[in-house]
Amino acid sequence: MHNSQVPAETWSIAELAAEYDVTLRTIRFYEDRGLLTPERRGTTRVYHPRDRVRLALILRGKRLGFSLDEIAKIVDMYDAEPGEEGQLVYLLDQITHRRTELEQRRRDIEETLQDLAEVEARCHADLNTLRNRQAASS
Amino acid sequence: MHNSQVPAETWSIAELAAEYDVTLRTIRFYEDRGLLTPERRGTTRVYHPRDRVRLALILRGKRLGFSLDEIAKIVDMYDAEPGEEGQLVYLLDQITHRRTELEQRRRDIEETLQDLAEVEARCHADLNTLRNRQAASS
DNA sequence: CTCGTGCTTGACGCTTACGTAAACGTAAAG
DNA sequence: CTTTACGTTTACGTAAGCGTCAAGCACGAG
Repeated sequence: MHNSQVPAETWSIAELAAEYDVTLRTIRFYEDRGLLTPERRGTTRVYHPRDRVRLALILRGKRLGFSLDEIAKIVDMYDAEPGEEGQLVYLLDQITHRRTELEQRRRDIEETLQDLAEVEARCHADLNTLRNRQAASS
Repeated sequence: MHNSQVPAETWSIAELAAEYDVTLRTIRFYEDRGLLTPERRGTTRVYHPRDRVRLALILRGKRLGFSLDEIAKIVDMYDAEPGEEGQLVYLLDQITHRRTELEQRRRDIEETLQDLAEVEARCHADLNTLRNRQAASS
């Protein structure tokens, strides 16, 4: 296996914050809530690729409107150890649950996009009416 | 036009609450925030079809993770009066903005669903491994 | 008249997800 | 040595989105 030359990159808290456009406070807060567990070098936090991935997942979860508690459950599913059968079945159950939620959200989005398209069409129509009137009165 | 026989249905706060599975407090809160403006008969709130539609839109917005302030802007777009050109242009701009957001969310959902599918596959694989081992040791 | 039912308005409380100092440590640069 | 940059913890503040009483009106049934 050729993983001898991967640099095992790490990041400072400020680097991660800049990359994902969040504040240091936010990142520390996620750690408080158990979502991130950076290494400590002395007192300083050192972030590994795993933390980076998790942060990305957290932010995506946030965009989707999940609470941090929900996100915690979801993110922990990603690096769950195989474990025993009960755990796996529970995990599959959670997955089904999340999928149902996401599909509902997707439907909501489709509907909203359609609604927006209608409002937009109305706007354009109104604009045309207005401009035609202006042209007629000039 | 044959709108002579539509009963112009109305609802009480409790009816709306039951229908959409929210509390009375929630509905009143939305009114406080200017999202709903029911008629008053004496002191009692009377909800018209328009309010019903708005409540549905609000709840959909909530499922999508928008804040009430954002939802207010969106919902108000629906029954905006034609108005002047500046207003219309602003509205179109807002629509573009919301659409961009929603499309980002849709991408997030697609990605998450794919990720979940992968985790699920891993789960099933692990379960099979486990069960094969059990079968072998029996 | 009284009771229950449904409505009303405050008003305080709580959780979430951070913002915002305050006060301090460390290490390199001028 | 002092400044500057970057990090740390502790702790109070806040906006959002309600929950949860408390206290009171209105109205039909008994």
